[in-house]
Amino acid sequence: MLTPKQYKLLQFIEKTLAEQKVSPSFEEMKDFMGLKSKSGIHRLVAGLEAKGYIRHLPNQARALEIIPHQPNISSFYGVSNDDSVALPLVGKIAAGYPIEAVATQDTISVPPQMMGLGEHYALVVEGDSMKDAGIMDGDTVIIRRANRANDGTIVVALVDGFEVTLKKWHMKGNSVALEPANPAYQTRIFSADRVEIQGILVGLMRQY
Amino acid sequence: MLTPKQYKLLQFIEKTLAEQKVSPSFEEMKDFMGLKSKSGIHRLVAGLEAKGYIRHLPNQARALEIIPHQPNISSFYGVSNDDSVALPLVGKIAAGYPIEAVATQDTISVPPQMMGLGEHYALVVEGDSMKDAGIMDGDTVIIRRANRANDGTIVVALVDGFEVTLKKWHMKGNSVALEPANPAYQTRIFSADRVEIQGILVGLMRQY
DNA sequence: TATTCTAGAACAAAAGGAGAACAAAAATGC
DNA sequence: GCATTTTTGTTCTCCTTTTGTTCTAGAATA
Repeated sequence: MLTPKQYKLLQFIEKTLAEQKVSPSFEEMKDFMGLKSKSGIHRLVAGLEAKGYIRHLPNQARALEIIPHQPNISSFYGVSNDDSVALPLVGKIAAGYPIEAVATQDTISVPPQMMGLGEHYALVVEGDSMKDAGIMDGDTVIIRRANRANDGTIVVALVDGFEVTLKKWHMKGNSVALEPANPAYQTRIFSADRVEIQGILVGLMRQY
Repeated sequence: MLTPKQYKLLQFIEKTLAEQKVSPSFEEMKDFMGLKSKSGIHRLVAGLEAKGYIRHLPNQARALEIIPHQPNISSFYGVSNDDSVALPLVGKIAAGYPIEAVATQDTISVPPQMMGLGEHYALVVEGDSMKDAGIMDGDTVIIRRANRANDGTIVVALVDGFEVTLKKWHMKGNSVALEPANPAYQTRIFSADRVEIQGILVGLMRQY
């Protein structure tokens, strides 16, 4: 899951935090990693945060925090630690904004078998455009962040940078088809550069 | 099941993962296996993945994960813990036997928000008779044990003491209608004494 | 305000992964 | 034994992700 660099940095942060009760500054991390610039650190920190290993307050100095890490799924051989995982609930899909733009602190607890490797998040479905695939208005879908998908899988797609939608993904040459699962809606076709995959559907939960 | 090469590589991956918490790169695996090219590794990894021993994220560095391998369902379904609840997975509905008769020790972990008060259990749905309600073949439904239901709710009903089915519940006078959510199936009507409610649908989970 | 940090774009380079094509070796079936 | 299929090894090419660097901006604070 972690790259060697991310792992090395994580260890340094943990160590510093344990010894000095203060997280290291970007400058200190830069020195430790042997870099000439802090940007690389910025990126590593973002990566660690995305993968759920640390948390940090934006624009605050030395405000890193280690998240006691529970791997997404029973990760190492033989050991199975199967606590359910709290995923960020990033909002409603079809709401018309990129997922990143939706600030939220809501989380939803999801059983571990629902997820595999990688970064996941949850969305509430709005609308019935995927009705025939058994995805109803109000359902919570579990998404694994990804930017590519196999043909025919259901993805969260970002169109023109602002419209988010859950549809079946088809890529034909340089054009992309977003296919609903409801005859009342039409398949929409875009040039490949207008559409970006934000994640792949991996699970669904519904409450009655 | 595994070829000698696959087995050797799997062991190496396990060992590396256990020792360094970071999976080996293709390059490292290539060296370990004494090959001159990463392609062979690529194929071995694909083989291991196809056989369900590992999982990996496409195009991501060092993103291998060992899947604890026992052909045992409960390993797939994870076990209990503090905040998510382990429900008994009592079998497939529409299997033709009363739920009580199905012996099982399988459990499935379910997030707490999915359940309210009372005794709950889980069932795997078989068939598409509730398709239009978004309940698809293979879905896991969460049921609260009950013996009465409001009109129009979806219930697990036991007909004539042996047939279990998931349908919409309607009670008119002394007769009961079990209504599917799929035009391909017919609503069936019984006298009230032939049908018994075994539980009410309260949640649904699906994995892709 | 000066200082110290974090944020993040942009570009280049390195590391890593995907996969086709072809050949040799090993296992399998008859 | 002989033909067939499966596995393995190698070479090559292409693409994506990750990392390093430089530069500029913005926020927090003494």
